[in-house]
Amino acid sequence: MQRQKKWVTMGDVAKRAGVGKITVSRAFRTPEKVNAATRQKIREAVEELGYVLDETAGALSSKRTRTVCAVVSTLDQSVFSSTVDGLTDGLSEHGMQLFLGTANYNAKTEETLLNTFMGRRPDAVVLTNSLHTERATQNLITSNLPIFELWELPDTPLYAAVGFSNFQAGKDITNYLLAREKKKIAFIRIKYQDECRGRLRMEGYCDAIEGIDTPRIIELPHENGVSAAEFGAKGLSRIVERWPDTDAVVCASDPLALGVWCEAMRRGISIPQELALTGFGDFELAGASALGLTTVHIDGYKMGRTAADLIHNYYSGGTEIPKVTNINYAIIQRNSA
Amino acid sequence: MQRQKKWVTMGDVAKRAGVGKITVSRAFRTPEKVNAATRQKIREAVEELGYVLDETAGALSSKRTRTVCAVVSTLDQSVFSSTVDGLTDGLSEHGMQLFLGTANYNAKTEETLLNTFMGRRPDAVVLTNSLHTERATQNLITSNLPIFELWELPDTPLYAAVGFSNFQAGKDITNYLLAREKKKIAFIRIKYQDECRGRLRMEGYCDAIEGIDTPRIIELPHENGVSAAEFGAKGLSRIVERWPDTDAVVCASDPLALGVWCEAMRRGISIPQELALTGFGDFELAGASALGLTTVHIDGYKMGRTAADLIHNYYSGGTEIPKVTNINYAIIQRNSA
DNA sequence: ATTGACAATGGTATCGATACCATTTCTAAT
DNA sequence: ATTAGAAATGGTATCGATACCATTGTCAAT
Repeated sequence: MQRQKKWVTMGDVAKRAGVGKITVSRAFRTPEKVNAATRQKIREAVEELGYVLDETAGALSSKRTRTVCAVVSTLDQSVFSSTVDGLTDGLSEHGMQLFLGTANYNAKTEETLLNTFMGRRPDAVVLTNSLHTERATQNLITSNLPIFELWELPDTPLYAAVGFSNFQAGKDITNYLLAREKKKIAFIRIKYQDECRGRLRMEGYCDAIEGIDTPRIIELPHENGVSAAEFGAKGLSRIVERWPDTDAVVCASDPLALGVWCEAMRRGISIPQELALTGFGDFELAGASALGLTTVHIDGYKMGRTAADLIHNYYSGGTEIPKVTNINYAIIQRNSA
Repeated sequence: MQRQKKWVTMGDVAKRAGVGKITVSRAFRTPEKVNAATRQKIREAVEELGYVLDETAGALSSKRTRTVCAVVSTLDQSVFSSTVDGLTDGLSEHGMQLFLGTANYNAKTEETLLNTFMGRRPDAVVLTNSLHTERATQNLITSNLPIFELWELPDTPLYAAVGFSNFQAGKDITNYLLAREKKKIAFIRIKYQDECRGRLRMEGYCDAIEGIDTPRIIELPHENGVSAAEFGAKGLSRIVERWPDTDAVVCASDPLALGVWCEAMRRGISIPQELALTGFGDFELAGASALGLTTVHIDGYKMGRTAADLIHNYYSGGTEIPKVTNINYAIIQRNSA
């Protein structure tokens, strides 16, 4: 090897402090098991040498990397960014770090990514993609790791899920409109390749209007480079053509709703008088005064943090990890509906 | 140790394939140095045993973790999310993984985070925060790692920078308005704790209007829980009060501009006739038809990818790493100015 | 036939920490 | 005074890969 003395090692610290290596290790990992005076000596030695514990080596011997791998579809303009914030914040409080990878709404890419991630020997895996390949699922199960699925509540989670029912939320927001005397409600969503949450929200919508009206659904396949807002505008145009008497539109996401709102303005359709409009997600701009979008608020940050806490609990033992953790959502009433 | 046989090891693969461990290692790392037939045998053994190379152990012996640590202020609603996408995409192509941490616009938090990150012995560090504590800077330098600063072009980068001149961009967008006969131009920005890019854009604005008009600057200190759009609305109100003859507003970010736009609508100020408006960043919604925000387009994804490529080059040797990589920006003309 | 160059492969020591077990000290109970 | 038990600490083997050096085999050049 290149056997270069580059980093200060735990042995150096031990020698300096006049104690054994193991005591130094304990001073880091389980300080309460080390005498206060010894701890002080070690602290000084660490300070003087500028030592930073090598997690890389610790991982090998302890078989715990204090590492979590997370897969998100994409981060840019995505609802998952706050979830990742929650994850990193929560994990770092417990001395753990996050490996992040993006799968771009593609189950095959996710499979490859997960395989790479297994080489990092993480202590847990966090998934925000909803659909996995058969093989990825199999590998995840045999890895015997705690797997956390976020942003949904599958019937049979791989290990545990932290999220909410997209079906119920879609149903609730539709019922909200029905309760406000809307009779002709349409639904718009973007179809991503390997994603099913928009579909679940749609099914909730269908369930709510069952027996009241036939579904008015616009599904637009995702295209790279086309913004959700553009899809929203296109969606409203289609609705106006096909079902001119529509009096409300449920969107599967806020950016979609913004697009609908813009197109409505362009066409001189007043919101909420002529057309009620709802979004999904409560992203930052939904509350902007001129827009005032009525939407479903989802606490993405909390989902990330909760997952981080569950991972910590899993390893600090004791508590049982719930198979399903339901994160509440709330309908935020603003001006658009 | 708990000496549990949990994972298949390289030795197992070697035995199965009837070769030495090192040959297996080479089959992974430098396949071209292994005979095709041998490689095939190894591939089969890997397949049969479901082996995944343990990067954890490899890191210890090779002193290369194939890991990069990135610090962002925050991800949620942030311009950095696309940069992180670019980083993860670019790195994974070279078999590297990204550790992500958030510093929340706080230099002290960043220092702590960086210290933790050093324990992971990364091969490189990526920073998107602009200001660092004295001590963090010192630690970064003594670490002797390649440090990549993104989203700006400091005069003396710690190691290398990938970004653009916020000063020049602020100046350019202001000149754009001046060229369109705007005479009374105001500037709005949010002041974050340890952030200076908004200030640089502001200085560019000042430079452009120097000798033409006295600066009309609204700086609003960041508060948690208050959206940029709200700040924008507040900012326009202040401007209208203090300088009623203002005919254009330059915003340091797009969400701010959206807030201004909303407030202008509320007050019945027509855009762009009575008031021209520009943003910064070209986020997804800027192009939405009803908004049509004239703004400065920044390619955040490209910055991340470029950094990833530079990191790879740094280790695959040969090419010199440029101290500064300038990523072009462009003014996107839409309806608002 | 011999040599040299190069490709392919393997043996062994090692990276820097922690698990496991052993040992020493110290306090409190008998 | 003696002993049990807890608290504090250390020695040694080990985690699973790779660096370094050595060895073997192959083929063209002499």
